[in-house]
This record gives sequence, C-alpha cells and structure tokens, in this order.
Amino acid sequence: MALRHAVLAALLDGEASGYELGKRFDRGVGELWNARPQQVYAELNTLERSGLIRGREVPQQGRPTKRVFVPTEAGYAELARFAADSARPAAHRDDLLVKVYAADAVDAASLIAQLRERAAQSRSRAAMLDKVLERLRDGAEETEFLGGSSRVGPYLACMRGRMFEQDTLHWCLRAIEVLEARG
Amino acid sequence: MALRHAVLAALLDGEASGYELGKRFDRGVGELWNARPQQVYAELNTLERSGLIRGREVPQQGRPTKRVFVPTEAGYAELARFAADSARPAAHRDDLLVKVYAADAVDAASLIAQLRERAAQSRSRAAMLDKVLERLRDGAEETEFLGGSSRVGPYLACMRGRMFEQDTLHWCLRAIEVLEARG
DNA sequence: ACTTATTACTCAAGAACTTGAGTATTCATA
DNA sequence: TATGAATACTCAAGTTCTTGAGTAATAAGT
Repeated sequence: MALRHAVLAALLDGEASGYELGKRFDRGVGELWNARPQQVYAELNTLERSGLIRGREVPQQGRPTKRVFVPTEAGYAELARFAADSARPAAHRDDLLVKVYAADAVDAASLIAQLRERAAQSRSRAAMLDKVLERLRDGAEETEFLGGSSRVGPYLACMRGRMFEQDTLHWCLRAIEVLEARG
Repeated sequence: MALRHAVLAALLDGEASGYELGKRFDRGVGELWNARPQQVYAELNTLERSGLIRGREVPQQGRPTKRVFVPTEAGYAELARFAADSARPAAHRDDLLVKVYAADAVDAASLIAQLRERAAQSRSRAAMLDKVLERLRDGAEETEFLGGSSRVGPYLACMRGRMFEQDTLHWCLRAIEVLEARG
C-alpha cells in the first residue's frame, strides 16, 4: 500500500507506459510520490497481475514498442477503498534538513552550496508546476476552474506541490542568509 | 544512510535514550525524519556497534533503567562527512495527497473528513513548533538569535517544519472548500 | 562504421522501513 | 489487589524502496 495507489491515481489521467510514469514520478508527480523507474515498472507488473490495471502493447514509429496501462473496474474500486480508509501519516525525509539541523557541527560552506542548489531546484520546479497548473486551468480563472471542473484532484495536488516548492525556496534563502552572516 | 544520520544529528542536542528519541521522532523532530520507535532502537544499536555513539545506563527513581547515548568523535566525523557529500532528493510521500489527486474518482465526504483531521493536526503541530522555537530563542528576537547563537541548526530546521505545517493547513482548508462547493 | 543518446524495460541483491507481538518495571486508580 | 497506563526496550517477519547492472531498439551525430 504505497507507490501502488499513487500509480493507480496517476493512471486516472489516461493510459500511460512505465517509462512515462517513471518520468512523471521523478518530476511533475514527484510532488505526489517519488520513485525510481524500476519500482514503477515493478508496481505496474504487480498491479496487472492483481487485475487492478490492464496493459496493451503500442508499437511506435521510430521507437521501441511500449506497454500502456489503464485501471480496471477492480482498480477503481481499490482506489476508492484506499481513499476511504485511514491515511498513514506523511513521511518527511530530507537529507538536507538533517544536515541543516546539524549545521553547528559541520562545514558551513558545503551546506550553503547545497542550499543554493536546492533553492535553484525549487525555483525551477515551482515554475514547472505553474505551467502544469496553467495547462490544467486551460484558460479559465482558478476560482472558476475549481468551481466547475470535473478534474480538480490533480489541480489541488499540484497546488500543494507548488506551495511546497515556494516554501522550500524561501527557507533555503533564509538559511543561506543566516549561515553566511556567521562567516 | 538514512535515519542513521538523523539520529546522530538529534544527539547533538545532548544525550538521549531510545525512548526519548522515539517520541521526538514521532512528534517534534518528526519534521526532521519520522520513524517508529523500533527502528530508532535498532539504529541506536547499530550506531553503537559501529562506534559512532556511546551509551551508558542511567538508573531512575520510579522508572525502569534507561540507556542514553552521545556521539563519539567518530560520530561527529561521520556527521561531517555525511553533511559534505551530495544529498539525496527529498522523499515526498503522503497518502492524503494521493487521495486528493484521485478526488474526482473517490468518495468526497470521507476525503473532506480526512482533510479536516489533517488540518487539525497541522494546526496543533504548528502551535507546538512555535513553542519549540520560542524556547530555542529564549527571550531573544529571531533576527538577533539567528545572528548570534551557536545553535542555529535546530532553529532553522524547526522553522522549516513550522512553515510546512502552516502551508499544509492552508492547503487543507482550500481543498475542503473546493470539494464542499462541488456538493 | 562507430559512438552516444533516448526510449523502453528487466533482474537481483540488499538496505530501509513497517507491523505485530512480546518482555519487564513502576505508578496510579479503582 | 487487580487493572490499566506509561516508561523502556527487543525480536522476527514481511513489505517497500534503492542500487547497480543489464538487454534491446531506434535516431543522431562524427
């Protein structure tokens, strides 16, 4: 009960291959649940064997054949069941935060460099998520879109990701400022 | 390389027993890295066997004897090494976010109930972190404290946690609003 | 013709984490 | 004086995730 449901939820947006999902889980939907491609492929196979998704081969022009998947009825039912029972608490796991916690006992220069790198990542992820949100809104105003659309789930989830990246950016900048002021 | 360094970093604040860390990792420092008590105990034993921390028994009045740990020189060195090499990307893993992503395909009432619960949790965690921050500042102004103190690491890390909880709260309230407006 | 990059996916070993059950001590409360 | 709650910790089994090394097909540059 883990990546499994994230994959199932991602497939609500339409059929996708392991490769496509692998990229999404490293990027856009990485806000949702991050995973290595290998694990995504493994989960797809497990889900298919359990009858929760169904795959079909799609030959492509100029590329290897891929296998794309859609949830089955059982898959939708499983997702509904999952959504209804109690959620595990969110997992916060970030090496950088641990390093900052130990800031007073470790090399500041390297820490600052890593905070700068993270700040840059957060800035670009925030920008990417802005584009994703814009594409989802498809011209409409946010309030209007959220009132009327039938696909608010991905929008709300991306909003959360966007907020998170914005926050991370602010925090990194503040931490850099503090650490630099100490010499 | 995981909970290991979070435990090591947590021990910078002074000696602690597995039980004490277990509580911290479920609550205050849970922002830093969450873990079950069993895993914390296991890590403490591994760290001790590796010579990165040293434990001693502390008999207590009216309670079972506990074992408290402090980092050794090797432990400090390991933490420095860890802080210097490249961080893994942060892990985002939250069942509730997956459920919201699937909002359009699952029962809204249960989702709203779970969002309310999470909102309440975030509100109380934010309040708790405010107290922790206040205690760390110990009367000083934030700017003053961050400029002068020798223990900014935990402060910066708790700040991040505080921001995260605040954000989570806002997001939950917004998501509830949107989902309720759809009936 | 050769290398490199991208797409597309698999296998296997091991590390990290969760779950569930259990031990033992002391204090409070009924 | 039994019962429950909190402290303090262990063991074992299982799941989940990471790491590293592959295979194979096509395209694009050198």
